Amino acid sequence: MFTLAEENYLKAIFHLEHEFQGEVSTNAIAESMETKPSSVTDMIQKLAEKKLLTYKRYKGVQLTAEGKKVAANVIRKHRLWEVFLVEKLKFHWDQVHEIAEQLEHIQSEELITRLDKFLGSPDFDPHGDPIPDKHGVLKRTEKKLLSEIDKNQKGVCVGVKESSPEFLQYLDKKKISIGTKIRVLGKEFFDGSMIIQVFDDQFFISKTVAENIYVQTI
Amino acid sequence: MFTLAEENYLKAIFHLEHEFQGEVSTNAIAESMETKPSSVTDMIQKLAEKKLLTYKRYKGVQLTAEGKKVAANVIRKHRLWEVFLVEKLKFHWDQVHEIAEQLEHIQSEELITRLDKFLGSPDFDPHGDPIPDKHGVLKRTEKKLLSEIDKNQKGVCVGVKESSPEFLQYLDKKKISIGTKIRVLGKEFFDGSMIIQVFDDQFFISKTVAENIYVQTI
DNA sequence: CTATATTTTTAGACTAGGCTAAAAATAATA
DNA sequence: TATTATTTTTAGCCTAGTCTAAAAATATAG
Ligand SMILES: [Mn+2]
Ligand SMILES: [Mn+2]
Ligand SMILES: [Mn+2]
Ligand SMILES: [Mn+2]
Repeated sequence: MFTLAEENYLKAIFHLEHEFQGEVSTNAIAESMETKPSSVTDMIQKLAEKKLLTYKRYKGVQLTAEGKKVAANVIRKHRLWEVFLVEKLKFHWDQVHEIAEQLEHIQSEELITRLDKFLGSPDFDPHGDPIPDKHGVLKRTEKKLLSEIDKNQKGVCVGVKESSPEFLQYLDKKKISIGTKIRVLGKEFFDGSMIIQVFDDQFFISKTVAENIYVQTI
Repeated sequence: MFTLAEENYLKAIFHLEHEFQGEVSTNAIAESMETKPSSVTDMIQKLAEKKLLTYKRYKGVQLTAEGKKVAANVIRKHRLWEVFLVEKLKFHWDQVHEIAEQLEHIQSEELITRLDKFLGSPDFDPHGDPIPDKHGVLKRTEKKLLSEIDKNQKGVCVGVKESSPEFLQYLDKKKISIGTKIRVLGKEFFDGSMIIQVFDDQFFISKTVAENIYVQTI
């Protein structure tokens, strides 16, 4: 149906539309895909031809309903495969993204239907990101960044914003994973750093770390 | 490491080297890959550059040790994925080939190691074809075509030569699958057709069918 | 409201992997 | 052996997707 490159562009634009509201710029796409703006212009013109997004020269792009559906389906496949890799093949959560990046492009409706069933129709991937349903609908959950939590409040980790191997390995070292309870013991206002408690350990984390952990307050 | 196209060529040549002994011709490759001879010439020149096969103009090609290893690994991945699709996702054996054709190109050593373990290190795929080990070694089993079996002998189905959906669905209708016992009740010499018994049913099969079922005599 | 900086697009080139049509080599036949 | 048929290669063209360099549009600043 769509090429690997087309699917990757649609997915990137979908994510950018959520990150910043509204139109997405050529440069933003180029940066997020580690490609050149001129390549992006070429591709978005092709995608506009195919009615997957709307495009006016020098103004950004916006996915059409069809474009959103295609993008959400790629994301659905990516996240389902990540669940498979972690739950069934016992990969660690910092190892699965690159492989899912390939698996997300396998073309077969039936395969995804069966994979989803095999996995017990999971709602979230191993990093806490929601898995779109087969119609491309993403359920939004109320979650906050750990950095937004006040002193003496408690939250349970429900996801991560960053999911690079480096960051995930850092979290492992600190025994933080999805479901882990975190209590904020102290907060420095001038740099946003925190002292937190995880199980019986108390330690310091930087603002950068706190801004990449999603929690639900409890 | 290698592109999708390169992997497909190596796989096709590997299969052709086994089917006919010795060098493989440009036309044979073109036919088996449903492409044009001129395209094949281009690609085999590239593969020769990369030392994956030896090539002398107008004489055919022959895979090098390296080329064989790459090809066998693609076949290993193809067949392991087919086992996954049938054993875990409950696909039918006539539905898996096309999907495995895509999955075989996913690049990750670790993935295949884990998939193999997850599946219990199977020796054969759902069509009875042997799965090469991680070094690319294929164990040969002694098997005959049903067409080579004499009247009144019995064999157990251990594989199929053809594995098109059409043929596999025909076998289903006749209740023949891997492990099924087949007794040859009669054989016509002028056209090679047979009367066989499968469970309690006795019926006619053409030479074409008999030439595409592998059995071990019992 | 100009002048400069930034963003975006265009123009032209490249690689991978195809194709067709024609030429060259090899094989088959008279 | 000479001629014809088949196989294989070459030459040239195409599309997808990328790039660099230059031009054009938009945004920012004095
Ligand atoms: Mn991922
Ligand atoms: Mn991708
Ligand atoms: Mn197959
Ligand atoms: Mn393939």
